[in-house]
Amino acid sequence: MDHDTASRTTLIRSASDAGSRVFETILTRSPISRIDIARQTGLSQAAVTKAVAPLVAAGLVDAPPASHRDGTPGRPVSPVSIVLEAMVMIGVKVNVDEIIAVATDLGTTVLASERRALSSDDPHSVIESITEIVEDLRTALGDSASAIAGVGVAVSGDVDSSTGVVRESNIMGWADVPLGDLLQERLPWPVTLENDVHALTIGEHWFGVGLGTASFAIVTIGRGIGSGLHLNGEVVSGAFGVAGEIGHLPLADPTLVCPCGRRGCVEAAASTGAIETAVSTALGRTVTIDEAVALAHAGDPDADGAFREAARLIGTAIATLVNLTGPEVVIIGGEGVSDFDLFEKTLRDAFEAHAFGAAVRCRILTRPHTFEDWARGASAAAIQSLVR
Amino acid sequence: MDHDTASRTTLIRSASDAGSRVFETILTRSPISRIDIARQTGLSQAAVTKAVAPLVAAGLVDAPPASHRDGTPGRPVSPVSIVLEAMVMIGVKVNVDEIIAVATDLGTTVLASERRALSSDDPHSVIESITEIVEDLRTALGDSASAIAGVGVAVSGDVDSSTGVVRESNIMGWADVPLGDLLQERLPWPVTLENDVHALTIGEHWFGVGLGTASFAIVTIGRGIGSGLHLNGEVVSGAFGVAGEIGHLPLADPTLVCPCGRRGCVEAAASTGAIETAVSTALGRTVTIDEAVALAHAGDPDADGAFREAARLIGTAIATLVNLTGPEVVIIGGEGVSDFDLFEKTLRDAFEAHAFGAAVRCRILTRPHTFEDWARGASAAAIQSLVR
DNA sequence: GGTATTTACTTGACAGCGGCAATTAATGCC
DNA sequence: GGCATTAATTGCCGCTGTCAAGTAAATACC
Repeated sequence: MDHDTASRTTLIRSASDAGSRVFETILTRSPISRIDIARQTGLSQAAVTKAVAPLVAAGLVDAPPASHRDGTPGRPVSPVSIVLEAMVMIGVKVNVDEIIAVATDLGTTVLASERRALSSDDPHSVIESITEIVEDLRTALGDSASAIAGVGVAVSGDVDSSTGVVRESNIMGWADVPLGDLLQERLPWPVTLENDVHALTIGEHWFGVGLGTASFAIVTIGRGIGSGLHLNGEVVSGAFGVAGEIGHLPLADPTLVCPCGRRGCVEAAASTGAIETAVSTALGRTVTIDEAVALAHAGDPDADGAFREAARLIGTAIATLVNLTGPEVVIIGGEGVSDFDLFEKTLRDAFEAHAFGAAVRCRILTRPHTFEDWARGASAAAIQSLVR
Repeated sequence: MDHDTASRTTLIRSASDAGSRVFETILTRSPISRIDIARQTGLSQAAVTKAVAPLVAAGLVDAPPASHRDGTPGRPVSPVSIVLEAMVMIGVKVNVDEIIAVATDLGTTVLASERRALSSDDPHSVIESITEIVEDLRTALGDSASAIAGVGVAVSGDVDSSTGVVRESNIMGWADVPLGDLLQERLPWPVTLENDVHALTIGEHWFGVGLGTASFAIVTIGRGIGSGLHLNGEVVSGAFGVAGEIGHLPLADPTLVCPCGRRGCVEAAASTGAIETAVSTALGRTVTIDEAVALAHAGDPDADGAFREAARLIGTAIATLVNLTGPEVVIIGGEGVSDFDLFEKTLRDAFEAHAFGAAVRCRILTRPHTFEDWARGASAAAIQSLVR
């Protein structure tokens, strides 16, 4: 970090409660007038003016002279905006066999991106790879590398973001790995460790569809089926690190055994792997998910049936989630959503059949997520940990 | 309210953030030393001393001279306690055919209790009955009636506690009834309106088993099956007023039609009514729930099977709830729990079969609730609205 | 074209809150 | 009776955010 970036970081970190709320509002809502910030945060206009001043001085916020004249009487508003390029954040998504890393600005727009295969899932080897990929990004960024202000790392599993410990990750085969601390020793910027779905949730809450909602959920469909939950403005993490396990709700046929060992899990019938298996069994040959999609589009009854069943289960699972926690919006994301046309109708029907009362008013939106989007989520998590 | 009660109310209401947190801690944890209050709240000892002083002066808190000598060196702690009788709260639970009201102290210990049949579910008639039953309680209280500081009312359905409007209550047949305001016109004390399960949740959180937990759920079994959810220290209300509808999770046989019109709801197979129906059908005669309990205890296979199925469903539903939201504790309450021996084993087995990973560590406790306990919950809600 | 009106933002005085550090209080131990 | 130890209190002080008044920049009206 060069001098500017360091002083900006300390400014944000040492900000008062009101100060960080103001910064958060500008970050997620800019351009926004001071009076709107006051309304949003419940602070007085005076407090906003005072909180904005040091942010402008530090170059984090831009306060252009008023220009917008809309014919209404009164002094025109002069909205302030976040200076997107004031800081660069790095987001890293760790998969079993691959690492994806992005460098983003403060709006999580990707500035540079790198991928790197993982030869081993040993923590030290992963740390080595992360260090290297971050170095690659630094080179790719050139001059703006000096603006790097933090690194966010997203890992699937039970992650304690406050201590930076991966308590358990089945996919990686890890238990109680202090990944945050280990990485912090190797990197000169503050490291934030988060569960991958939580990170994606944070990203959507601050920079995506979830913006402005007090409560929303994000359901990811892919190799696994998971969900992240934001209620009352906070992430739900679960007392024992387990929450949002929508893929392991027992809604499917109880004779189906899930890879997790339990019976009747949604994931056992609706993950891409489960669809592959179902179609392969029906056709008597090995079918990949892409083939299954093609077959279903071509009208093959077995493939169509498998997708229908998956959609029905996911719709029912979402209804379950909504009946219990009542979010405003559910975002369906993840890699599996690219074939959402195969899902949509059945999914919505199943949801509506089981959503209770006013819960049907919950909006269900889709947003396909690439692996790069997961890394952007990690970057968003790093931004959030900087502000909070 | 006499002068003392009024001034105590204003003292609590006008307290600073730290002040009300200190009062809350004394209320729920007394007797407690000042130093422990500081640790609990994260405040400095000095701040605690300053916050406690006016509470003692107002007679809300008792600060007896230190007496406890335990052989350890150092000045002995002199714990402070809430003066339970400093205020009297009234809690009212509205059922379809009956109203139950209690007067409690600040620890929700019942001081007086009244019941009254409801002749009509018309809101005005209900308000009339509540006014009368409160008047009865006032008479029953005698001198301590002057300490009444608030009234809490618990109604089943979608209740907006911030505005005091019953947005929808199927059981009562109400929609958009401003019950809070209407009652406030008739009663000289602040009126708090809450959803009944939420009220019970608040009661357990402050004065019951949920004390000290950051997140917990309460599942009530009876005529209906519902649940209240506390996550990150706050009640989950649902964006559209729907949350905790565990009775309407689609986990049961899809051929079963629930009274709500949906298929496969837990409630359609596990509520007391559903058990009555199942046993009656199997035996070819009308059986009440009490008879069904007796039959099951006597070893009747049909009755036993009905309870087993109900227990299996409720256990699965709780696993669903826990997999999604990860509470520390689940309390099973409500009237139906008195026969919990018929449920327990099967319920726990079903829970453990479907709880994901560390979620099995979630404790499941039972607490039978009488109708009076629901009214106590309303009283707890009134206490909480006073403090917050 | 000036004056009034309207709305957005700024400034400075001020009060309250809560932390810090020193002080007082109450005990056990030698 | 000192000394160590822990609890509670007190005064000081800085920080925060509100209030109320003032300034800025536009339109509306005569």
